[in-house]
Amino acid sequence: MVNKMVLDKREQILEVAEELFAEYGFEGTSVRELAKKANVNVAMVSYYFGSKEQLIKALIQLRAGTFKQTLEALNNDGHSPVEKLNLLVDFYVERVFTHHRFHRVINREISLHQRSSFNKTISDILLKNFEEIKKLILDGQKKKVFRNVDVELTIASLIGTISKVVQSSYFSCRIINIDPDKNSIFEEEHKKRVKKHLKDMMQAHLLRK
Amino acid sequence: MVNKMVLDKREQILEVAEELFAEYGFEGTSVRELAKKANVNVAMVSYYFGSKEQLIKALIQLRAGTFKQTLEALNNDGHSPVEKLNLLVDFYVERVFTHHRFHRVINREISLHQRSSFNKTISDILLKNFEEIKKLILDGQKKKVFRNVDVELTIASLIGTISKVVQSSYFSCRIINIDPDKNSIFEEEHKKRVKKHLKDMMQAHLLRK
DNA sequence: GTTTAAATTAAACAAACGTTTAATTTTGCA
DNA sequence: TGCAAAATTAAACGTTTGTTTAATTTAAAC
Repeated sequence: MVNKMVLDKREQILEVAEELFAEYGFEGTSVRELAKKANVNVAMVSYYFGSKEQLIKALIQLRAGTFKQTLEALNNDGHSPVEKLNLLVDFYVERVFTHHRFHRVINREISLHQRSSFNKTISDILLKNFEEIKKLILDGQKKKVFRNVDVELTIASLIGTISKVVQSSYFSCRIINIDPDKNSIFEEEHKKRVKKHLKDMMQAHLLRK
Repeated sequence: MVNKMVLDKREQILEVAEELFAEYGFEGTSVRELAKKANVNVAMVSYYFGSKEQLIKALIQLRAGTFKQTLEALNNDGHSPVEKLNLLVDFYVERVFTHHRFHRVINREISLHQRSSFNKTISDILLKNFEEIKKLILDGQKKKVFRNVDVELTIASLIGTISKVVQSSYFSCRIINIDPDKNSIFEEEHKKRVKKHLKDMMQAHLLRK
């Protein structure tokens, strides 16, 4: 039987890497414990990816792919600016919640060693998403539906809010008053709550009075 | 002559630690390069702080101190909710921009190894700030000045926006279209811009129409 | 069934890690 | 000046790090 449980060793390594990098950081994760948890010999990491550094780059390439297309499709739809904004929030929250481990990894890595090639690689990916969202807001402004707000920082608020919630589930649980031992911040209930808040705030901020 | 340039070795270590932890992360910074940059023997870190782990804890204790008092003072002032909100934004942005290295460190560390004592220590500090801001908004709601918004997530948006801007100065520079090689995201001009955006958005979000 | 390449392994590699030791220098005080 | 405590040093400690090696097993093709 072929199902999701049956992963080849390369995929197995990538999956465990995402989990451990999210939990302990890139530097904080040793290739040995990674291999152990993936039920794989230590040498397999070098064999498949070349090095630990290239492993995380492969992970980023893998996850960053689908994102931009969906955003582009959104901009080409026939929806109104407000509808697009709501769809954007739904999509973005959905995406980050589903891949919260990955987003924790890149949010951490982008804050490291400022002008390394690594930082630039991630920045490039994030910037493409950023530009698509920017188009959406500028279009709404052009149509006189949205106010003349600070577009760049408005996007920073949108992204920043979701990042904050996902950043530390322990901290987020304590913020919204749920028991970190019993509940997860990633449950459907809280996802809806984040969507509602962002739509609410973004509309209050963007729509003309 | 006694001035800021004359630091004893303990202070020197703390200062360099903040710089390197912000740039390369806690795990990514070796005690040896830290000592070298601080013009200090390697053994001095153990001598003054006991261990690398206790060094970063000392750094957190040092920087986290003054923050809560200022927030408390804000809540006890005779200002209106809107005035308090504006003062809060000014103070918070000022604070994070001034200590952007430190904030990068804790924002990264809190996203690591979920339920370690370390994560809980930082969460406790951040939660105290959080509760003070919550009081401010709840007070505004009680006085019927503020709308019935999602208080917790509104604070997440406030904090998340600033964190995003400070997180990676390279990424932020590219977002707001300035040259990362010539300009810094931490200049007065951009600080003002962030303050303006946050006041604008928070008022649009919180005030009754 | 034999052959060839790919996959997998245990072992070893040098380098870097955080920390400790034991000796030496500096400092403050009587 | 003399003495005890504090500060500072170079060297070494045992681990752990990421990576490589060379041998072995597995799989696929002929």
